[in-house]
Amino acid sequence: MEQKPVVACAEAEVSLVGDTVVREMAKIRASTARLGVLLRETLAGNSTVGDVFEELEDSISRAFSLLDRKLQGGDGSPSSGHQSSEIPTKKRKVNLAGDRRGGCRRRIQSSPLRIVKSKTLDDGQTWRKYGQKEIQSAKHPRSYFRCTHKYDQGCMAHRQAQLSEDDPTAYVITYIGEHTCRDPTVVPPQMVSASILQDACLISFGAGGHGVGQEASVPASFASQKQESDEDAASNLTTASSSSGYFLLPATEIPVVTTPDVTSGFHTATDLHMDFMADTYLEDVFGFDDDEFFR
DNA sequence: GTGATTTGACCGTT
DNA sequence: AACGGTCAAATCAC
Repeated sequence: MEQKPVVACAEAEVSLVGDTVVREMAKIRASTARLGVLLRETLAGNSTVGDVFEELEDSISRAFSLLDRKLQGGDGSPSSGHQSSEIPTKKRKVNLAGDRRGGCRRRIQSSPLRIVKSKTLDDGQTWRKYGQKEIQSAKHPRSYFRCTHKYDQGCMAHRQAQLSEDDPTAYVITYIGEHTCRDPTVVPPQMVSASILQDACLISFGAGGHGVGQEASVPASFASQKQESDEDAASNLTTASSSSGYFLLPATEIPVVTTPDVTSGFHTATDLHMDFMADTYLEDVFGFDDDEFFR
């Protein structure tokens, strides 16, 4: 509508970028703190871990201070202080009027997210398809799935599946969120023998915790059983830690795993075949070519 | 009959 | 305004 002076636009843009950076930094710090708590719990007594995390947290704090000073020196705009992880920026209007149809809650990238390339949609989980959509820049439609246990166990895991552009015989599956459900038929994690683990592929679910000491929260069902959980079994379940860790997948159908935190070094998978990572993800997220990266 | 899938519409975000 | 994610009625499959 109204024409803004160029300078004002540029300043606004800088401010916006700064705000975004601060927000992302806040997320990083919060996640780091959570991870630190988890690690300290599970690796109690290991002072090295604690030291490393203190270093990490210190670095983040210093970065925050520098960024804040920089921004305030600039336009002084950032209303976001250090505790800006819950910035109420542009809080979306919530439709309280009852009709939730089509309520779009576009995912904020804070959810753990993994991209997997697989020949099959069957990953051992029980999914319920709730939508399909033609995507503008893609040849193939995208299918939307939620965990079958969304309502009975409140599991918020989702996935999106789309035929690969490169290889139309394979699906590019994006896993969003973590399974907090537990299929009553699943053998408790402690019962999984080492030999089974050797034949399985672990897919790490990012943000919540990278599976270091997360054995108690091995999640969800890898048994491919089409059943909604019955109440008895569900009531016997301990509340699954929301920071759960892994899917176990049959070795015969090891999908391609792509993970955003390739530098974390936390992969515990027996043998991730990183050479067939979904190239698009690396390009999109990191802006580099995986061919270069994995050379 | 019950649960899963399909599909058009809705609506928040960009 | 376009796009993408979700809802929910209609339909299908067992």
